[in-house]
Amino acid sequence: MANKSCIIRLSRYRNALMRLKALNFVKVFSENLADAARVTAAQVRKDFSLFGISGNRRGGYLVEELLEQINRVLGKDKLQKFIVVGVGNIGRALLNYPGFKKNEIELVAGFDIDASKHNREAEVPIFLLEELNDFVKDNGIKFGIISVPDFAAQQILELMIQTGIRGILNFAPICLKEPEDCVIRNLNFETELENIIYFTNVTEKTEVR
Amino acid sequence: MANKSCIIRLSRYRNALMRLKALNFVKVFSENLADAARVTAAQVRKDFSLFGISGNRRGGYLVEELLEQINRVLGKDKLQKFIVVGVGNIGRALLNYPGFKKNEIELVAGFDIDASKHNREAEVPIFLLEELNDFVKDNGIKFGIISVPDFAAQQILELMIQTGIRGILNFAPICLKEPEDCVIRNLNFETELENIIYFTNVTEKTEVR
DNA sequence: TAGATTGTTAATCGATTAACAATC
DNA sequence: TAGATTGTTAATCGATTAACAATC
Repeated sequence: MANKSCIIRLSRYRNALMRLKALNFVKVFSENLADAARVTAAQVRKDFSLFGISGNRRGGYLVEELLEQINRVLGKDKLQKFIVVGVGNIGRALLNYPGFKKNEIELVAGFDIDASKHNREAEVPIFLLEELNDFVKDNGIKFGIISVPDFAAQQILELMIQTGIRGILNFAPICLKEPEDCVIRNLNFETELENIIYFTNVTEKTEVR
Repeated sequence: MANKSCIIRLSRYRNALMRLKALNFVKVFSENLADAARVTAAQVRKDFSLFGISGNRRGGYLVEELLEQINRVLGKDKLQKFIVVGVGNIGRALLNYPGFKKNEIELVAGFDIDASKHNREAEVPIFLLEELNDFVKDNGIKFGIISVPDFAAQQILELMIQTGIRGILNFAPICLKEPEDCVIRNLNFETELENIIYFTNVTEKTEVR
């Protein structure tokens, strides 16, 4: 079945397709999408077949149709609302990030224990942590982002789960345990940079040969 | 050989080890690290053997020794300097992110085309884009972060490569092509959230059965 | 020594790629 | 029709896991 990489690629095809659409492209071939997403054409077709997405044997895919089908898979058919717990550096950057709105993703509120960050009037309001439970339940929020320091992360996770949140992106540098019927993705900037450092150094060394 | 996931796990083991060290732990078993990084014990040992990292057949691993060996693999034996191009939301958050310093990673400067962001006196100075080339060459920088809008990303990439940068983390929602002997990692917030949305929805559905 | 844990090999599992028949 | 591209099957490749001999 669909794995994580498969969905990442679908997102990438989608990004490329939106750019093509803006250029008034009508058709696209698996080969083109492969180039855009840095994969093979066979993989593009394989990915599509996994989701029952089909094109024309001869004419490739219609940009508009393909976008619609991918959107359906990725849940773009309706607005997906997230809340953010921890309005520090990263939390604030995410709340101000303009890329989400175009993609049917909305960060609807921030939460922080620090009362000085509290701001009910902001475009995206910042509430006190105590208000999380009511807000999530009242608004039927399913998704959250954790951007608190590592020592607080586990506690915030449990709180989020209790309120009914089911999908979480965690920026704290600690691997949170995925509770039953929940989805957690751990993302950490240090780890990303360490990856780059390692592979850059390896590339340099192998080159010397 | 070592793949991307393998290095991500190494970073995670390291995070856990640093926490154990702070708690004055002396020894650790593959089983413990497996729990911390959410993998199997067999995988921990396999990962270590790949890098020639060894413990004691009976007594597990010495925290201090293990940390040193992982640090060597990840390039933690010296400070790794990055520059950031694009001082918007994300760029600024990264420049202020406190997690890097503890990990032998330093963001030494930011660059932006917008002169109003220019600030030579800041703790981490922000320069004009024109100054990138000289700065990178003068300081022997090897690593960079791209946090500019998508339409500018490819151009910035080429500029970075010209200056001698060899490892890049790209936040723009476009898959940049990895030039010969360079390492590029594409990281995109929308894509991360789309992943969570998809798998959360799938989890919910399968549960209903 | 007896017991426990490592390090490594072999088995399994899953994802990617190649190839080609179907077909527009 | 002839040519080109899809959709899918089979082959390959690589990563994870299981198992167990080595050994502290």
